[in-house]
Amino acid sequence: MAKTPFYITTPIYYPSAKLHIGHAYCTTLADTIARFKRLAGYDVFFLTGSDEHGQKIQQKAEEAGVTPQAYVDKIVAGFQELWRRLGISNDDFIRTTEERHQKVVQEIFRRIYAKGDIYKGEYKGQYCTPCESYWTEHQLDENGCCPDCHRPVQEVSEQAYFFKMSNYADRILAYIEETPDFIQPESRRNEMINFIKQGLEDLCISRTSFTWGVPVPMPPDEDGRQHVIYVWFDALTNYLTPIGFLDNQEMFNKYWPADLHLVGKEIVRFHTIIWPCILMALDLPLPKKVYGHGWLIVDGDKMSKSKGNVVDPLLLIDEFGADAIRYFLLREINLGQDGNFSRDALIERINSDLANDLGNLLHRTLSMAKKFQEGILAAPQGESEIDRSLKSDAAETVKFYRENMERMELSPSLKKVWAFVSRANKYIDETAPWALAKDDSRKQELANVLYNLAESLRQIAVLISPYMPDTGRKIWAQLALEEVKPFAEVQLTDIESWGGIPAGHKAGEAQQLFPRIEAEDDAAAAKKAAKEQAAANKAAKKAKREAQRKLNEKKQ
RNA sequence: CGCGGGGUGGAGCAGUCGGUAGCUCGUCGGGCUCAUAACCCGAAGGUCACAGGUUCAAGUCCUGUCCCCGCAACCA
Repeated sequence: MAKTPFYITTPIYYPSAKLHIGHAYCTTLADTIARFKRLAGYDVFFLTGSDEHGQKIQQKAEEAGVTPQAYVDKIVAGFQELWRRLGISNDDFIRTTEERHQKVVQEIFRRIYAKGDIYKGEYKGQYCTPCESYWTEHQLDENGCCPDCHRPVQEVSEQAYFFKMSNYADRILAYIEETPDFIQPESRRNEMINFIKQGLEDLCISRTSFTWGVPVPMPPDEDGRQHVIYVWFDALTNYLTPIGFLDNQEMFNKYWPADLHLVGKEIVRFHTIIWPCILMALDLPLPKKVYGHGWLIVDGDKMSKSKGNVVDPLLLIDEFGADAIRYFLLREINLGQDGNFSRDALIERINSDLANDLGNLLHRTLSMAKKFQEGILAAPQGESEIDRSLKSDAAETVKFYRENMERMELSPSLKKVWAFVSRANKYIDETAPWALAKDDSRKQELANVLYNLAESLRQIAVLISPYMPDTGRKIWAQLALEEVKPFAEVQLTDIESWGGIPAGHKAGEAQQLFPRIEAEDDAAAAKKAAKEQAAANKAAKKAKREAQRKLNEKKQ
C-alpha cells in the first residue's frame, strides 16, 4: 500500500541578518512534526529555505561592499549550518535566487497575467526607504512620518503591476469560514476573518525602486524601467518549486496541496489571504492548514535588535547541545501562544528532566543490568501486578502519543512521555531490584524487572526521537539495539507491542546522556538576582492590585 | 469605541463539554542506596485580576472595569 504523502513547510527566512532562537523554534517545530510523520509511516516532504530578494538585501550588500548574491550566499550558508547543527531533517532547501525558482515565479506571473488577474496601474503612496514599506496617508504617525521607524517618508508615484486580490475576497472568506481547520489556532482565524471583512485591496506586486528581485516577465516601461516582482509574491510561490510544479507533474500531484504551512503569527495574513488568492488565480487547490505559532519572548521582553536581547541559537547549541534546546522549546512553549525563553529555565529543564529523570533512568538501569546480570536481558517469565501496571501504562502512553501527535499536540505528548519516564523510575522503587539481587530464589523476578526497564527505555527512545533525534539514537545504541534493528528504520508500530528486545540480548554500557549543569557562583548570583526581581515584580503587582481595588471601591 | 492575546499557590504554566483547581521547579518532612547529591512518597502554600449576572453548580458562560503584551499590509 502506498504511503500517505505529507507535505510540510517552514517559512523561508530572510537573510538580512543571522537567524535567532525564534527562527530555530519554528524550524524545530516543523522538524519534529516531520519526524513524527515519518515515524508514523507517512511519505513526508519537508521544506525550508531562504527568501533572498528585496531592497533591504540590496542595501545591506551595498553597505558591505559586495554583490547581493555574494551577500546572501554567505548568510544562507549560515542558515544551513544552523539547521545541520540543530538536526533538521528537511528534504530540500529552496533559495529564491535559484534558477529553478525564478522560472516558477515568472511562469506564475505570466499565467495570472494571461488570465487577466494582473494589470498595470499607477501606484501612489508614502514610501519609507529604511523600512522598505509603503504607507497610506492615514497610517502615518502624527508628524506625517513612518508609523514604524518615525523617519520621514517620500511621496512616490510609479507604474506598477497589481494583482486583483479583490476578485477573490469573497471566495477566500467563504473558504476560511467553511474550513475551520484551515487557519489555526482559532484566534488567528478570527483575526483573518475580521481582516477580510474590512475589504481587500488589489496587491501591488512589482517594484522599480530597486533591481534585486525576479524580473517581471514583461517589456520595460516606456521610460525603460524594468520591474521586479514584489518579494512576497516571489517568496510565497517557493512552496510550489521544489515539489515539481514545472518539471515533475507526478511529484507535484502527490504533494500538492501542502498539508501544513507552519508560520509565525505575524505572517499568517500572507499565508491565509494573499497566498490562497494567488493559488485560486492559478486554479490550484489551497493548502490544507496554516498554523500560526507564537513568538519567543526573552526574559519577558520581545526579542529585537534594538533591545540587544537577541538569542543566538548556535551559541546555545555549543553550550548545551541541540537536543537540549529542542527539548526546551518543544516542552516549555505552548504552540500558538507566545512563550518565554530564559537561560535559567533552560538549565532547570536540562537538569531535572533530561539529566535527573531520563538520563539517570537509563544509567541506573544499565548499571544494574551489568552489575546483577552481566548486561544480559533474559527472557521474562511470569508477571506481577506491578509489571502489568507498567506495561499498561506504556501501552496507554504510546496510544496517547500517536493520537495527540497527529493533532500537533507537541507539548502534551512530550509531557506524557515524561510521565512514563517517571513511571519507570517509580517502578524501580516499587520492585527494588537491588534487594532481589541479594536473594537467589528471586533471580527470575530480577530478570523480569531489568527486562521491563530496558524495554521501557526502548519505547522511550522511539517516542522522543522526533523531539530529540540524537538522544533517541544514543539510548538505542546504549541498549545495543542497532544490530536488532537500525534506529533509522524504526517505525511507531515497533513500539505498539511490548517485548521488542530479544530474550538474552546483551545491553551496552551506561554512559551519561546529559551531565547536570552545576551552577557556578556567578550563575547562582544571577539566579538570586532574578528571584529578587521576580519577588519585586510580584510585590509591585500586589500593590497595584490593591490600589486598583481602592479605586473601584471609590467609584462605587 | 481599530484588531487580537493574556492576568490561576513563591516562579513558570495546564485546565477540553460548566461538575472536588492540576503540573513542573522551589520550600519543608520522610523513604531508598541501583544511579548523574540523582530516584520514590508525603506536606505546606490559591478569594483563579476586580465587580456584577446566568445556573442546582462558574477558573470555564454573559456584562462591565482595571492592568500587561502583541498586531495595524517589513518581521519566526
